[in-house]
Amino acid sequence: MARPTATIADVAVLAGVSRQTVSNVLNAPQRVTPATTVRVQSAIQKLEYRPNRSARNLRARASHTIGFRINSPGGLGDLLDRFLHALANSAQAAGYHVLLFTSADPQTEFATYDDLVQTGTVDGFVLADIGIADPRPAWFVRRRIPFVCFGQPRRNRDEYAWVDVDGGHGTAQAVDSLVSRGHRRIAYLGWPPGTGYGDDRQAGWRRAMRRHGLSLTGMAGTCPQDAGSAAATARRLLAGKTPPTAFVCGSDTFAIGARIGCGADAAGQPRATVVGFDDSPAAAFLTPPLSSVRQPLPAVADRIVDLLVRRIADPGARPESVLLRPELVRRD
Amino acid sequence: MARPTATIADVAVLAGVSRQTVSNVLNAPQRVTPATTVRVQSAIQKLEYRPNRSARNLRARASHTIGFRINSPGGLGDLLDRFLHALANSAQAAGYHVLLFTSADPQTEFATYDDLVQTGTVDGFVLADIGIADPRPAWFVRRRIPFVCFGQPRRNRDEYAWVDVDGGHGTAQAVDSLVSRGHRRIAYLGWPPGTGYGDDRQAGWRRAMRRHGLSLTGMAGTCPQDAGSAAATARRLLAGKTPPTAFVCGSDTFAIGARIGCGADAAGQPRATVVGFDDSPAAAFLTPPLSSVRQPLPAVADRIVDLLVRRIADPGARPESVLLRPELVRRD
DNA sequence: CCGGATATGGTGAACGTTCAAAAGCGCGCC
DNA sequence: GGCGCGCTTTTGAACGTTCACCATATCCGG
Repeated sequence: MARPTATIADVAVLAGVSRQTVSNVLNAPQRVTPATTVRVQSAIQKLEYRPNRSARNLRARASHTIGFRINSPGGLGDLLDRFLHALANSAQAAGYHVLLFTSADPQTEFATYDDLVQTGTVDGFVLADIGIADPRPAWFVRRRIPFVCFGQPRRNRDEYAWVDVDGGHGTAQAVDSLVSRGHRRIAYLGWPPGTGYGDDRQAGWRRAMRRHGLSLTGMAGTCPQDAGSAAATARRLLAGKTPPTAFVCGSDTFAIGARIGCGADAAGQPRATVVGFDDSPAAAFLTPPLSSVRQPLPAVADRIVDLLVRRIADPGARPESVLLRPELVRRD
Repeated sequence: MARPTATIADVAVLAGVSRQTVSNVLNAPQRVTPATTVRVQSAIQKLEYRPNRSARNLRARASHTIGFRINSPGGLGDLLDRFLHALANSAQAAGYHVLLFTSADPQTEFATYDDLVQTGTVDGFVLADIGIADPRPAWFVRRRIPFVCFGQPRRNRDEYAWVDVDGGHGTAQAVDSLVSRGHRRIAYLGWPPGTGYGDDRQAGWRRAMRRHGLSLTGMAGTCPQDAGSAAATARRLLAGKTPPTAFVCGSDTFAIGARIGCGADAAGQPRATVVGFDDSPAAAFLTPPLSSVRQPLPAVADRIVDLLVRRIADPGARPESVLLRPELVRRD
């Protein structure tokens, strides 16, 4: 209300105690008598006191802020906003905030990271879109800057802290589910080799197919991740000698393309069953709705924040990692 | 490199000047002799000095940070990540940063805004997803908290600062373009009335159709924004007496649905021309690629940051607004 | 050669918080 | 009764920066 904000000193005067006692009520309640706590709390309420974050950060030499770089067409696709939501949420629960930043060209990218740390703007970073030979993890370790990756680095993974979702487990689940519904010719539609996460998803499909004793020939299709290419690739597979009756897809974008590619029969039903990955909002809204493998983003974000906060507290500790399992959302 | 960060005092000693002079070199260069500036600059370089943001914020009583609330399935859809990228970019150029936050339930929403301001965590907010009767703008004005809306409020719009894109101009452009290519039966596919922005887009289509003397009967279709519903609605319009030969859509999601709904002829070409809105990455990748109305997000973000920074500097000033024009990206 | 304006740099304090240390106090033990 | 111990509270300082003000040097007209 544009009223001059109350400071801790104002609260102290009103409650008849010292600044430090007010501080203790907020940060170390067990050191303060219940009676005092009550008086201080009521003074806080009356003055609508809220501790100043800059002052706290200055004294504590910590920003309580996590940096996340957002670049224009990120590989996370439509997962990004849901991930950011989950991340902001988990961070807040841990007393942190998420700060967005960009870096124009790759040359300035590392300078930007450095800057944010050295100005005390952030305490650490969450790295997403980890490429197959991403230079960032090694650089961060060298600089002793706390970070956690969303997605496992593909080199020296046990030297970094990361949280990932077991994509192979998700596609394997999808295969199992399709097999239980009688499908035998189950195709995979996803990225060409080299993305890491895409390779995992394809490997999970392959593993499950082998486990069920099913043939892989003519069943694997890869293409860029867009609905048009996916539709074309699906059509190509369907034109083969033993056309698939179902598609397990690397993402919902591939899945939507597969739906388009396989077309509809006289009753308007798609000619093949499609299972997507990521459970984007679109999946539930398609007709018929799309089964999809859901990444547990809230849990992912929780673990990322947890690991990152621990690394900030003790940057020398051995980095930990977490592999979470996705869950198939059946809609049929 | 985990080296104890240099402070302004270290720089001052090395350059043989006072703290204040170093500060002046950074914040008011015209008050310092070129010779001194050089010495100070080289000391800054040698020590890799970067001013501490918390200290600066504390002294300046400003966080140089803009708050943006990210909620799970936001109405911005796949525009969100591109908007956030543009916003973070523009903010950085103005010496600000973007801070993400969430608020679980509507009850705590306003408390969260208050908290962020009173703790000095943010200096102002960017509000997106402005609903038709959104309570937030009025509340912010009452609290004298600086904010700028992305999207114009539908009530008392000249009492608030906002930046919007003229959706009606975009759909009118789309109609003009289709007419010039010989289309006469041009349908609109978008949201049911009541969203504000959706109404604008439909109104633009209607205006342009009238201007060209074209009939609107059987040409307007509205449904929830998902590919499935959009496909069904497109099919319904195509089954009418005078089926449309083209669709102008409220978003790319509607457009993808329309593409699915109108199917393909023997040559694999879609049976109707579709124009989307938002120019999401998917538009360019569809086959054939989708023409789409592109919102000038970098310009939008620039103007939002500009307006917001000005409001932060002078919260009492009369709020300004900007209406930008979108641009049709033709892909045919 | 003086008075006053201007340019440049320096000094102490302040922003609001928490840390480190010490002071006050009640209590039990020898 | 003195002493030490533990619990609660206070005190002074510090985090790193910029503001407000003052000091000194320079310059120019009269």
